[in-house]
Amino acid sequence: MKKYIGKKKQVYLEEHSIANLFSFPVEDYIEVHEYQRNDWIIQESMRPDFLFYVIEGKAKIYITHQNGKVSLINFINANEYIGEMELLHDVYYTKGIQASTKTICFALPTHYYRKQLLEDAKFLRELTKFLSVKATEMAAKYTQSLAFPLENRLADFILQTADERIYKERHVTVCDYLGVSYRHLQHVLRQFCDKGYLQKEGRNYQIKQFHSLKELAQVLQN
Amino acid sequence: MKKYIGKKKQVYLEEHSIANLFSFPVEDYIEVHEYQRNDWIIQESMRPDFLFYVIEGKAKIYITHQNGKVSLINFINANEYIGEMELLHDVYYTKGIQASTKTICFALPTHYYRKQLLEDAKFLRELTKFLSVKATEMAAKYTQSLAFPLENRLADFILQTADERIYKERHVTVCDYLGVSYRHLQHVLRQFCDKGYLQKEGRNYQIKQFHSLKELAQVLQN
DNA sequence: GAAATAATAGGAGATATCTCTTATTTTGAG
DNA sequence: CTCAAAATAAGAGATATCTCCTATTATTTC
Repeated sequence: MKKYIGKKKQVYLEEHSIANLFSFPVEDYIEVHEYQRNDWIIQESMRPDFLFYVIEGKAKIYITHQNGKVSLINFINANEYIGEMELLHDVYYTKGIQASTKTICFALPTHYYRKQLLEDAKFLRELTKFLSVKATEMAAKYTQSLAFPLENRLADFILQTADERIYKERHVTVCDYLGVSYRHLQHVLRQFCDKGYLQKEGRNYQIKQFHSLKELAQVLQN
Repeated sequence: MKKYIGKKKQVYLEEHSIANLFSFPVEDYIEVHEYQRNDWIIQESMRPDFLFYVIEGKAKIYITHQNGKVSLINFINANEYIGEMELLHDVYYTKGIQASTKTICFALPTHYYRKQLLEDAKFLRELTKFLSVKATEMAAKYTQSLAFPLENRLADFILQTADERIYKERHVTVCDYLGVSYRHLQHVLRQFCDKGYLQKEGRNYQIKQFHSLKELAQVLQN
């Protein structure tokens, strides 16, 4: 992790206005952190000392279960919070957060700002919206995972993540995210290829029948 | 649904202080609603006109999927909100909320109070905590459902809901909640009986080997 | 209180998904 | 650039879970 100081810090503070996040000044103790791909922003079960707000990049929330299985709970993108659970709750099992690209965050030392943050309607309103979206997304993912086989959920995921009709997520990440075994993911991807929905190109897959995938994905939605 | 008026309403307002929920007066337009078991407090896809706060009782959040499967997303208990998603978001797919016992709620017409509520730090702070707990719970349920078979999740559910060592939830509710088929739920319950963990008594089950269930349930936790 | 509806019970067979294993290819650290 | 570690690929067999079906027993409704 790198901590930006001096001019570089100033540039980030100026270019990413935090005036719409908080209604009190945080310049005194705010920090700007940069994490490299695969760095751990927060380690599992280690309570963080900061509330983070992601400016650039993308990260992953992981939890390790007692049976050794690892779940990728969700992705975190720019303009989202990290460490808000610990800010709100004295007792909380901290999940692991790993940068999946270079990630730059504002970091507010909760020691200094916790009290003020919890009094600030502007901050709380944004956080409330953020959390309500998260809760809704998790509920959707939960019920979808129980109501539909991988075929449907994978089709949805492929359409969401494909770039220019090319799907190129790593299988290991996807099976943690969709909660299935590596072997099964391979099996369903193979089916998609056999049916002509996808065409394998080295490590990537090209979408050949968009509408077929769309049809599979659509049944998830309301 | 019954709307309490006059003295009855006053009694509820006095006995369940809302002074710790809002920092502005809501007496003018607040209502007190009573729902009977199985009444729909909110119907799926019908945007509600109120923000509810449950005073007494218990309700269930349902969503119906396109394939006809119904998921019981979660239970709602006393001192929890209903309709907060619609308060926060203009666009939201409204889930169905059904009373599972007689349920009494405060009902704030959002038409009158929305603006003020979204400015009120006291309200927002409580709602933020509520939502963060919900998001965490949903994430836990989601990852557990993917990482563990029904055996473990059912053991946990039995221990959580059993009263005096007697488990008496309705199977239809439980399979919507745990996201498995009725048939499979029966199958695993039968296994628990065969192994001597439970003993069937009419419709109910008596817990015979607490520690065995505990062992199965414990692997879910962190 | 009888008829309709919902819940429980369980057989039989299908399928979605997992575990274990072995081999090859790619990536990352030094 | 090299070697170890991680990711990919895929066979084979096990098991968790589902669908469909048919009875029987509660519960609700008129």
